[in-house]
Amino acid sequence: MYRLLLVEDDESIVKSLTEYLSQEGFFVESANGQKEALLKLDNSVYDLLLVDISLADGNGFAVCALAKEKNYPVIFLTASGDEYSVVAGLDMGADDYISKPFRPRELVSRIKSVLRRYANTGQTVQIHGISINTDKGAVSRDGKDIFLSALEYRLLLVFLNNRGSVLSRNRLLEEIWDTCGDFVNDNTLTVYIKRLREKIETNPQEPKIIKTIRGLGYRMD
Amino acid sequence: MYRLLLVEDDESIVKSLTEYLSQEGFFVESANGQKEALLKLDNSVYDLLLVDISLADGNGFAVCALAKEKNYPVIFLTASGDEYSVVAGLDMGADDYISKPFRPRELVSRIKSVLRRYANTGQTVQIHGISINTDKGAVSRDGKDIFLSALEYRLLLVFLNNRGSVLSRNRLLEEIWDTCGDFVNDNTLTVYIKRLREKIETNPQEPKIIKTIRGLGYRMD
DNA sequence: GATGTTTTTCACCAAATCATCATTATATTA
DNA sequence: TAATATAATGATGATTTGGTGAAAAACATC
Repeated sequence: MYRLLLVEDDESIVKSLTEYLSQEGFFVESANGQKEALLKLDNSVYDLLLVDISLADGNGFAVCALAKEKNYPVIFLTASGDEYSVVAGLDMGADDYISKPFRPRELVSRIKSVLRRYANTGQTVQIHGISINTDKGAVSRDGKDIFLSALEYRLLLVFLNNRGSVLSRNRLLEEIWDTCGDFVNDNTLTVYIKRLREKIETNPQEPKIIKTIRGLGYRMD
Repeated sequence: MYRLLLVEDDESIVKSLTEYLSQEGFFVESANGQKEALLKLDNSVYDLLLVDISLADGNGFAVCALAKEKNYPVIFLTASGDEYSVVAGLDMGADDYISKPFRPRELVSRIKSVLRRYANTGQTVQIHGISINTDKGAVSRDGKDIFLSALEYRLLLVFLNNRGSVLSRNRLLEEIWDTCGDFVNDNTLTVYIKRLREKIETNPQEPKIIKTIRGLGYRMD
């Protein structure tokens, strides 16, 4: 699930967009102005920013600048005909823009296209103190590299792509071995969970990253 | 096999779509207008609705409304350029729309995406002060996690999915143990009801969430 | 083909969970 | 009210599940 930060001070737009984008499967957070946006950027991780260029408390350029520093993709929302802002925004490194009023559907397709573009430039995901670069296939903690075998890495990616959801053992077997436990020993998975935990958890006995939900499966929060 | 209900009064579209979608592995039923659609909705179960917005006997909104009531996903078919209907449709809770003329292939991919979304939209359900997230497999009250065993959790889900109706002991045994009481001791169920109540009820002696309907079974309101 | 690595399997353990029993409580009805 | 049926309770072995260490099998690299 992609996480979007919507920076917009018009209540009604925030409400309707949040609803629509949530339905489309995005996780949407919003900031009602520049100040709140910068704060949220410092404290959370997002996959993409939607920034209204004309905010009451200053234009969206400062937000864009910080976002670009963190290498986040940015899409500008702009009043139609505001050519100047569009040019300035794109110059700052914004990835796309869309003029109000826009059809939500079009926004979604632009979001998806930008995300696709970013997907294979190798975003670094920070989670529970470990950082994962899906492009390089590199995993590290506190700058120190963690070497994972191919399977361990794949397992980690499955968890990463399903953050927050319980994954049943069968589901994991399916994702990684293309089988429902008929061919590989069911315990194989258990062993891999253990290996992965040994490498990425600070205390494997008390796993913080990959939790066991007895009877249901495993979950990464 | 997913069951689709196609609400469309143009014979030729019905015929070609039915053929194409069947080939794609869907089970397709069709209704030639609003009236027939509402009837079918009352009598059968579907996984997704495809609704033409401009039906001869009234627009598709009534169908959409009933579908949403039953929590079915809906995709609108609309004449191109009919912006008004699109907005109205999405406002009503439609999950997506596609403008005619469309390529069947695109329709299929939209159908699949909506179904996927619904499949793992583990919405958080709030009920009697406890919240249940079927995606995370987590149950909580006032933000505090409630740990349920696999069986307790399954039992709770059965009640959740049958809110308001009395579930006989046999029905519950069937749902959870795949048996009608022939193999597991009948009292086992009683014990699990008790355990579940101890964990989710504020006062297990006087259950508010799972009521006993003596002689008939149990019910969650 | 020797060597080192990764993947899979095996055997065993501990703890959580499950199914059942005997007993007690409560509602229904004769 | 007593008898009967139904449901709740507490306690207890049995079973399942997931975790562990080690070893065998498969794979790759030289």
